[in-house]
Amino acid sequence: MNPELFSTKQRILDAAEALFASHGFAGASLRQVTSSAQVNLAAVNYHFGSKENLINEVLRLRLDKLNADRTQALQAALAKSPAQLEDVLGAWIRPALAASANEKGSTAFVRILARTYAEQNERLRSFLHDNYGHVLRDFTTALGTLLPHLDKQELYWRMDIITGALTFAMADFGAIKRRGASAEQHRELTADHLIHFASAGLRAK
Amino acid sequence: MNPELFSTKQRILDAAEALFASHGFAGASLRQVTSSAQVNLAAVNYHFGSKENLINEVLRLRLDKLNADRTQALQAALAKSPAQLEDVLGAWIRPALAASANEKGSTAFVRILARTYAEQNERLRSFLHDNYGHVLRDFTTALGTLLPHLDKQELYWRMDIITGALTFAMADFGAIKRRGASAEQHRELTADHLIHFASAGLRAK
DNA sequence: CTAGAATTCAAACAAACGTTTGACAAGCGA
DNA sequence: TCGCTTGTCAAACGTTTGTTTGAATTCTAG
Repeated sequence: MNPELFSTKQRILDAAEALFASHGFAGASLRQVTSSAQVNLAAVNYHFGSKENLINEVLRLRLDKLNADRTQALQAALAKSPAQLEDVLGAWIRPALAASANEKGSTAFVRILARTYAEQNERLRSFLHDNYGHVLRDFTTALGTLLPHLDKQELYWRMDIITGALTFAMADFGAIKRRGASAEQHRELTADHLIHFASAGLRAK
Repeated sequence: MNPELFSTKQRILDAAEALFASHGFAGASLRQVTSSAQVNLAAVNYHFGSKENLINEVLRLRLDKLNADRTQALQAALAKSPAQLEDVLGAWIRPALAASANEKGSTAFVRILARTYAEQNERLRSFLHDNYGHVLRDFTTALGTLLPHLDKQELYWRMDIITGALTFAMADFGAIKRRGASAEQHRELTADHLIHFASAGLRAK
């Protein structure tokens, strides 16, 4: 009942997010999580009921925010007239990359997200689909008006490609090493490259 | 010592590949693997020494083939003159997508690969880097001569983006559903879209 | 201040984990 | 046939897993 910032529940969520990201859902044990959060082992089951519920909670909290950020950014991009393709793409890409900078400055969540895609777990897949579906549709609709030469099916193909590249970049998987650049600078650079590349890909044909 | 197709060792490799893909390295137990392979539990430690060695073996076998296929396809693409950007891209993309069609027609390996990217495990990361590094360099060099307006650093950025989209597509993560199309048809369609999109992205600016 | 709810804690639970063992069977060159 | 390697098997090893328990503690409304 305590909405405090450093409550037991919140500390568990933070530690779980970081450990799930680095070791996976199966690979990170509750003992690691509770030890890192400096709470008792039983606290997870007390506050969340089970490990699976904890996993879902970690995902849900972040996804809700990402979806809200993307939706808001899309509306802002569409407010300008004429709307620019780069701005709509930015509304899809930048909130996702920004999500990597949580309170602790870690990239935990995005690695979790990328990992969740890799989990064949159907419950997680459909969970993602249910939470992402309508946002993806909104973006595809917006892109459709900007790119009238592409039909719906073709737009979904290209959004698939963009989302793949974005997911990959979110988790900082690539070979690109940021030398001297701060995390924010690197993130900005990544966003610019993604938007530039994706714009050309979308305008093709 | 038996190179038989259905030897204990091979059955373990096949079962491990499928189970690692669907449940992750930590999530798939040796009991699941040996049960699925219909061999004794101790067989894994007898033939591979440990679970970690089994993981490495599963990855190594597939990566060796993928690297060889890509290198060969690149040479074929460069043999034509003038070399075409789409052909070089195809040499990077098509062998990776084709790797999804193993003997059992499953997409196990590529999901493993995608999952490996998501594993923060540094040993696996460097393992991948050591096996992929020189092939990636060869492709970047080839692309550099075709795209003289892009410097080395910019090429790595764009190859990062392409590889991300490819990895995503390899694991069949996207929202695109193949309706009625066979796996091969879908793979061809995916390759065509990726190559088309990436060509435009690479030629940009 | 006090009764009762909410939370934390050490300890233990059964189950599942990767690995090891030693017995036993199969294959094979001498 | 012999002796030896190779492979398979059931059983057990010690850990670690997620979860539960019941007592102790902290918090909070009356």
